[in-house]
Amino acid sequence: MSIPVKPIAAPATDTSASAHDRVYRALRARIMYGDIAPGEALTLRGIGREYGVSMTPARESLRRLVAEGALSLSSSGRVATPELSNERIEELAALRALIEVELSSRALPRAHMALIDRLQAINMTIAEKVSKRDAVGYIRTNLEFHRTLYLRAQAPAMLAMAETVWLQLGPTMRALYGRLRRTDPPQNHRLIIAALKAGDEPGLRLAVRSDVTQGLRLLVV
Amino acid sequence: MSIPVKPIAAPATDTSASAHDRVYRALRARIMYGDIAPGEALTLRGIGREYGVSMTPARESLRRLVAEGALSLSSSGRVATPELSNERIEELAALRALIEVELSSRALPRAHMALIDRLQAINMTIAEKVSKRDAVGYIRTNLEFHRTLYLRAQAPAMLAMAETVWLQLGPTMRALYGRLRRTDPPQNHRLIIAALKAGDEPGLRLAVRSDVTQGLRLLVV
DNA sequence: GCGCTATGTTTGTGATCACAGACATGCACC
DNA sequence: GGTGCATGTCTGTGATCACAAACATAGCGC
Repeated sequence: MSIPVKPIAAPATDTSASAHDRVYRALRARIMYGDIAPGEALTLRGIGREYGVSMTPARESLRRLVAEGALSLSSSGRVATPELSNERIEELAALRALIEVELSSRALPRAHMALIDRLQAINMTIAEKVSKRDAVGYIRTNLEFHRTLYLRAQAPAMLAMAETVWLQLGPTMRALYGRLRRTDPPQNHRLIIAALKAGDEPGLRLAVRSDVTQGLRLLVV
Repeated sequence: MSIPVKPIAAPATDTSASAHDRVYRALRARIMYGDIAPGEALTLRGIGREYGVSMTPARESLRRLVAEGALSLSSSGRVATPELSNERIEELAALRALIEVELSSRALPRAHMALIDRLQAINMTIAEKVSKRDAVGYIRTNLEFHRTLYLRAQAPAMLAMAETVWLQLGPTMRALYGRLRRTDPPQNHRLIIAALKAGDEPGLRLAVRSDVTQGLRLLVV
């Protein structure tokens, strides 16, 4: 009998081969974590070349990202990561507040000590990324903090909605980081953890709302 | 052999030819307005044949709808309109409440008499659809009522989010209509209009929340 | 020098094809 | 008559090709 060998090792991010899915996930991560600047253009053949696939999977992944609002499709089909207007940013921040406050509220009754420990560990990683001036790492770890909390809410549709908003804000968040000069210890995160420990729902809602809203406020000129 | 090309659906809905966009819009409308039953399967070649295009645009439109949560992609790629669990329905109803209450609240200061007249006219159409037992027409007109109000909020990202939720609930809404036996005059819609007239924000928020939540409650067994 | 055009390149779009997996049907064999 | 295997069809996936529009550039004429 032959052992089923998976030959590809290096680029295999997942066992799920499905070329377009691989490309989609890679691009999605890059966009959400601010690895691509706002206004940057993407071409089908360029993506295909970069990930070693043909135009078909590249096109599907780009179109999927456009559908989720992560990329904006200019006239004549050119796709690029969007440059958000101030009104748009305000809207997206309001959506983050609405959805994430609800998610945190639903997570509160299920938040045990293990979760809080995990959140504190993530918080230390955030502080480390900040001190290293690692923008992409900071954004990714910050979102990981939120995702870890919201996963406890057992509300996949809401979490997906929140992640869609993150995705739309991704390229803009990087620009935010540029203005965020000072080493910003995650003060609101500490408030969130304290509220979780105390089982204080109004405090939790307020802390999450502040955390979500405050950062984006810097971006609106 | 010659394949008879039959122009089934609305010919030339828009000047934007773009085959995949035509297919996408047509399918999206059918799904959102409950024209497709939950669990119904769609095939690439079937869609292509139906709209007179090849597999490529059909695939792109299906994939876009999957990305928006309108269709669920089973293992091995088969796509079908999803059968929602009760938890999922509750989540989506909560999302509707969150987003649409905010949208109505933002629309309130901009709601002039012309808008209210328009909403009342739509309301009469709804009553007519109900009396005719026209499920698809009822759902479409009901959503038109909400969309007309929310357009005034000047918040395109939020409105898009709300429409995505509608899309996900589309196939299920039709099932809802089956259980909604009685001729249901849009009582909550009247409350919404009254609150708009009075400039009563708390009342408006409550009325919208009730309208959005109430219908879906019937669906959760 | 300046403006316009012609052309060559790059882009997205859509059709077609080859392929592999899933699924069902049916036939042969026990 | 029942079980198992084979086959044939139907499915999505991905690559390739032909085509048209958009864009940039170089060249020409004035």
